[in-house]
Amino acid sequence: MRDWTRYPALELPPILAVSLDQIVRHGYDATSVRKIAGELGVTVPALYYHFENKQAILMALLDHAMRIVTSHVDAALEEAGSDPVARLGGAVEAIVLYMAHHRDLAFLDSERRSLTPANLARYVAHRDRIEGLLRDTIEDGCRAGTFRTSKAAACGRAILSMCQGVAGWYQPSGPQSPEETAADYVRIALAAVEFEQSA
Amino acid sequence: MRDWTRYPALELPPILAVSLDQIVRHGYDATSVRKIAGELGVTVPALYYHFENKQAILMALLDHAMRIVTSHVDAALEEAGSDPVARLGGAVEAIVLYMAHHRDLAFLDSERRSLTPANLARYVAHRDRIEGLLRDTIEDGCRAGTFRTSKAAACGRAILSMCQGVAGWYQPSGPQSPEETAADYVRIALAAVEFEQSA
DNA sequence: GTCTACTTAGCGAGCGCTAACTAGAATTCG
DNA sequence: CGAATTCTAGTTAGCGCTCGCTAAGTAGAC
Repeated sequence: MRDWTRYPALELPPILAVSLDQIVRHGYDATSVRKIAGELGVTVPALYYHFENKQAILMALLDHAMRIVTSHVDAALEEAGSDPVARLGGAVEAIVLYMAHHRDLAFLDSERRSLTPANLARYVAHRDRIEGLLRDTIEDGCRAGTFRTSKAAACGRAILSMCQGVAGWYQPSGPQSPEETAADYVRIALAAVEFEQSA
Repeated sequence: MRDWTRYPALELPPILAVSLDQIVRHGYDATSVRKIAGELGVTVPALYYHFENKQAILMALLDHAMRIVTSHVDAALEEAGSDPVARLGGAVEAIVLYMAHHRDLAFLDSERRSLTPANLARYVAHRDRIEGLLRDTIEDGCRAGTFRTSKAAACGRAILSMCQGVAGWYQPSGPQSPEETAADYVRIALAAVEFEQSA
């Protein structure tokens, strides 16, 4: 139960671990294959044995990121059943915990404009799916009379933006735990869709 | 009155207008000085007559962006006086209208990691000031008994993230006007700080 | 005759990527 | 079982290109 609240440390192959670190620190364009190879203590062509090109490394990292976040959100929604509050709350909790635990992976989202059109389409499809899950959950809640917003889509986007922001400022050394932060955001999300809170 | 809701079209010198367009389309690192010069129909050294180097162009654009948004937020707060609801609502309205009207400038925020430490510090100071204004407004509202959140800082950051997200998805050709979007976000922001709405 | 706003020409460095080769491990086969 | 072969995971060397930037010169305005 609630396995989807757990985000164990990443276990990435060395090339991806080093690439992620460098890309987060300097950006994708400013990260050269020579630098990645150097940090690994190998030569450049060694990278090309494992990945077709530089972009394939970024794409592998983005795939990994999307697999993690979608699997957790899906699990949260499944466990929530049909209760709109549990569904929206679970989804937001899963997303915020992801942003707080995997800030580096979440940061990669801002590198999507470096993707070729084909790769970008594949990545955006994943992102759109999460946005759609939020919107559907809100719309269902409105039909059930639990929520009252008249702008489910706009609300969903606002909530998702807010959650993504966590990756930008969250500090593990700061005063708030990921769980505390997630609880705050669940409350705000429910307020955004005009759920009448009892707390 | 309410001049701060108006965001007239940008009037940038040609070099900055072209640079902004290119940076938004391809990213700062992927935008070469040759490309900028080519789009302008001049040669590369012409750019260096007007700007010390490539980063000075980015910095001029970021300065312009921060001047616009801070001046509007300041004006909104001044006009709101001391009423916490009017203050938070005005600030959020000014920010969302900025994001919707100047998506390109707002997008530049994601290029701040290309700045040298000195330039980054100057830019972040501006951003922190806006975050501080939001936080102070929320804290004042709590002391006055108008708002009830116990996490003013976290709330302020969540609201700011949400507003910044607008620049990422807003489409002028879409179904929502900037004013309608701003009104939605004001409502969500007030709900986030647990203001009891009468609507 | 000085200042503004450029031009031509080009330097040095770093970029993504590849052809060709190799040490050692794993596998196949007479 | 041992030799021959194939596969894995690299290596050395370098190609062609683009990058940010600059020294030196110049046409036209003030």
